[in-house]
Amino acid sequence: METVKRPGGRSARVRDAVRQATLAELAERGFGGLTVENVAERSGVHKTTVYRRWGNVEGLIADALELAREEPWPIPDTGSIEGDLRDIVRLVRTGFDDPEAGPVAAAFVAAAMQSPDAARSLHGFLAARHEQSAQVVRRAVARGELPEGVDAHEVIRVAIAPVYYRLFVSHEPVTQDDADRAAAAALTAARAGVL
Amino acid sequence: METVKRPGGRSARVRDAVRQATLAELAERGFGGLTVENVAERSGVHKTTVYRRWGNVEGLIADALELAREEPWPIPDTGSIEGDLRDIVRLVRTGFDDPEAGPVAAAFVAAAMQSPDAARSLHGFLAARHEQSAQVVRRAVARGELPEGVDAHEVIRVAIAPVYYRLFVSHEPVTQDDADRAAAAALTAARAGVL
DNA sequence: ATATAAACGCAACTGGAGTTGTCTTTGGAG
DNA sequence: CTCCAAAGACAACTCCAGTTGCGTTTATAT
Repeated sequence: METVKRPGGRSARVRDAVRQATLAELAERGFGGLTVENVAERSGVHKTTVYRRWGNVEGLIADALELAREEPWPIPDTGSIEGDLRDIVRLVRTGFDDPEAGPVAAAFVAAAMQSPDAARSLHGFLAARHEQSAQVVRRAVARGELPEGVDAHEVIRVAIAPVYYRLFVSHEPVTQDDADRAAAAALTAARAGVL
Repeated sequence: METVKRPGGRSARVRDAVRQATLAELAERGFGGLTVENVAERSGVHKTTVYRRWGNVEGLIADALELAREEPWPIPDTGSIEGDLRDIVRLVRTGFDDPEAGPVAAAFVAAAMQSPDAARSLHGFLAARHEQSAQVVRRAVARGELPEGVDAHEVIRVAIAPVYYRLFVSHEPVTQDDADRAAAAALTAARAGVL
């Protein structure tokens, strides 16, 4: 007999409540202020239960990231690689700028810096995002806008990296112009066959 | 009378001991494992003293960053902007790869994500580094290798950003080829007048 | 409908980070 | 040399994140 668990009852409700509470706490206090105890209280689930199922703060983060991974990501299709790339980088910028989703996204990045588990989760999450975004580059190659051998993932990386750098490393403000410039730089390099 | 404090005595020794201990702890346990208590014990300074002078872990980080800021940074001068840029990006990569200095540097980045104080310190630190690195670009302009209106700081940023992105956001391995490619992409964009 | 094992709730406990009041040391001015 | 204010050492305390043992609920298989 296959002891397949089908979580449709109490466990599922607990899981959802904790996930929601984690996201809410993350939005309010950021990663540094995330506590198992606070998540437990907010979710209405007893803290020992949270400790047993999620272990610690890192577990909560990893689980929340898995949830976020399933949300669809609007890939732009403006007709030109120039517009598509620009929109992707803008989307990254505004995503972190958003007063609601921004802190949560930033918390994920912060968490990944201190927890190998969270780092793996974020890596997987971004790999999925990159794979979707890379499609934009492949379309451009098909249209003849970019040379054949271009590394789609690398183009995306080079385009968005300066935005992340300003946000999380140098801690400078990021304008839309900054985002557009980064997209343009990546595009130029891609066209020249450097990427 | 100018009540100028000249810290050449006990206070200075305490300060140095704490700074050293902070760096050592950071190297061993990273930012997440940094504790005022551990720093106090390792330095031989009583923990109440550390708490009163540095306040908390963030204060220790900010102070250590100020110390690191004074260390000189070897600006390459290969004769061409291509070589200079490449060496700068390689230097960033190897800096975080170094088993001794790497964890400390990574800890600074992690700390800046959770503490506005540390963020300011890191911002200042990197601003100084960037200003030095930008010289390489200005030399290139003087030699006619790059167009006049190029934004020196932006060239540096675009060049090193992909390395930081891989290290601290997507958590992918970073090869020397990756570093060289990022430098080449930034250079191409700069030559084309995009940066 | 009922049995049962997993999941959850609960209260009490543990340990360590951070705080406070007070005493002691020390560097430097006169 | 003497004095004294600033800085440090010390011990005792508080508080909260995380743990443990055990009783209770509940989803699911039969």
